[in-house]
Amino acid sequence: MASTPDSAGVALRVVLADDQAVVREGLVTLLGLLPGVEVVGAGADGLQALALVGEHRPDVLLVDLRMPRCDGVETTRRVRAEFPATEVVVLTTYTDDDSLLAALRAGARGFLTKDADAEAIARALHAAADGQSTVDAELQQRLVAAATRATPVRTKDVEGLTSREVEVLTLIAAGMSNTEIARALVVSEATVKTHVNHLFSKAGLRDRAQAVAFAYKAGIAD
Amino acid sequence: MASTPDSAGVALRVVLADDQAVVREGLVTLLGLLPGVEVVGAGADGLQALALVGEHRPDVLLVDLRMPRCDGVETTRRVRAEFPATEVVVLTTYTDDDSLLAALRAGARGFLTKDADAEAIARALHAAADGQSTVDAELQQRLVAAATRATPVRTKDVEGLTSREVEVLTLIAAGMSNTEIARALVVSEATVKTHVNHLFSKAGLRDRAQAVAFAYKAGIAD
DNA sequence: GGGTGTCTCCACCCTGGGGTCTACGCGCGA
DNA sequence: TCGCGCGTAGACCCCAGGGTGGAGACACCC
Repeated sequence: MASTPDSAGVALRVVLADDQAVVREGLVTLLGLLPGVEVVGAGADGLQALALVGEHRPDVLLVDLRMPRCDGVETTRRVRAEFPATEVVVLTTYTDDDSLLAALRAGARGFLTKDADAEAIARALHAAADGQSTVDAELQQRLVAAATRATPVRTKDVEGLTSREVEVLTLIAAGMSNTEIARALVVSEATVKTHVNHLFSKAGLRDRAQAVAFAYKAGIAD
Repeated sequence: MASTPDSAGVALRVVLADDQAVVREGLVTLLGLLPGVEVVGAGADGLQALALVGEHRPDVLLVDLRMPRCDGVETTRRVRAEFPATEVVVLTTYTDDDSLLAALRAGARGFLTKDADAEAIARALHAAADGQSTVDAELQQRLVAAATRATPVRTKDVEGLTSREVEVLTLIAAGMSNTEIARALVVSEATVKTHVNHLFSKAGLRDRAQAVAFAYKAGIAD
């Protein structure tokens, strides 16, 4: 430990971006009062933020989501691409699921709502610089819920099918005809039909349409 | 701000649980040295942890995932259910996706790997008590990836299809035959075939197998 | 050696599905 | 008023796909 800039006593260098002057100035003051944080720049939109990051190479960029000229998500993406040493923490009033996910996918290390206090913000900034991601608990719950939906027990329905049958099934799920599958597997069409019939009876399927649905549910296609 | 116990100068009361004595003692020492953190109890398994939480009502429980008698996930679930005022932060060496998701679903507010330093742990503890969730950045990325998979841009591929066609498509994706669809929609089979042909040509599909795949990708079936 | 399972292949049958065309009633906007 | 899109419907053709039965080759295990 004690290897990070902040823990060594050197202040965390932060650039912030928010289009509302009041909020921006408020943040500058607020963060400036905190030990361990040094605000080295503040911009009013995404492009300004990018320029400031390029100029100061801060440890963290604290950015609002809604901004004119290049929004928070886009800014995040660009900063992560062009200045990977700078972590990004998003601060926003709007907490709809889309922007949350979009920002995190763009590479944001934190996602705070504007009711966070100075301490919480400071913590998130330090965490980001230190390889941790801090997200408002409620939003994190939504994220977990979304991720949970995406984890459909996967496979093991396929239990009982031979490897060849599974192979055929995936090709069926890809929308291929028997002739195409035969060509792809370099076997005769008769063979493919045999496999198809076998897997149908094993899995209780009636036709390839049901097979495709089965494959998707089993998670062997997507 | 300054409304949380920690910010008021009062130390964050923490109970920790880890079955490995070395790690446990190490953590007690480590956390004890930190200002703002007071370790009020340490247990070797889930049941001990539960008892200690019941006795001390700490702000945060720092718990290992792998433990004899009631593992980390189960402990988390019970603590959240019985002592909702106590937040839970999970600390683990194993970072497979399943346990991550399981722990967060059980109500954990943080998820740290054991290579986290004292500072990072302290930050996560304070964040948890303050309504923030702190997750190791790499793990957070996996979580986001999982959540993203669950959000398949939805619709807009379906653009161009009439409502009736979409309706037919979903039934096809459910594995129904034309006759079944006709019965379900109370129309003649000829009508169904017409809709089917229309949607095939509109969406560039060759047969119902491809249609099923299309439906899944478009997110109108699952 | 015999049994069992998988992969391979063939022949035959037959139905459902896909392609095309035509047609009618309805609602809606030009 | 006319045209257009949509939902409805029927007729026709044709073939890919699904069902059945049989069979040879190879591998594995008892």
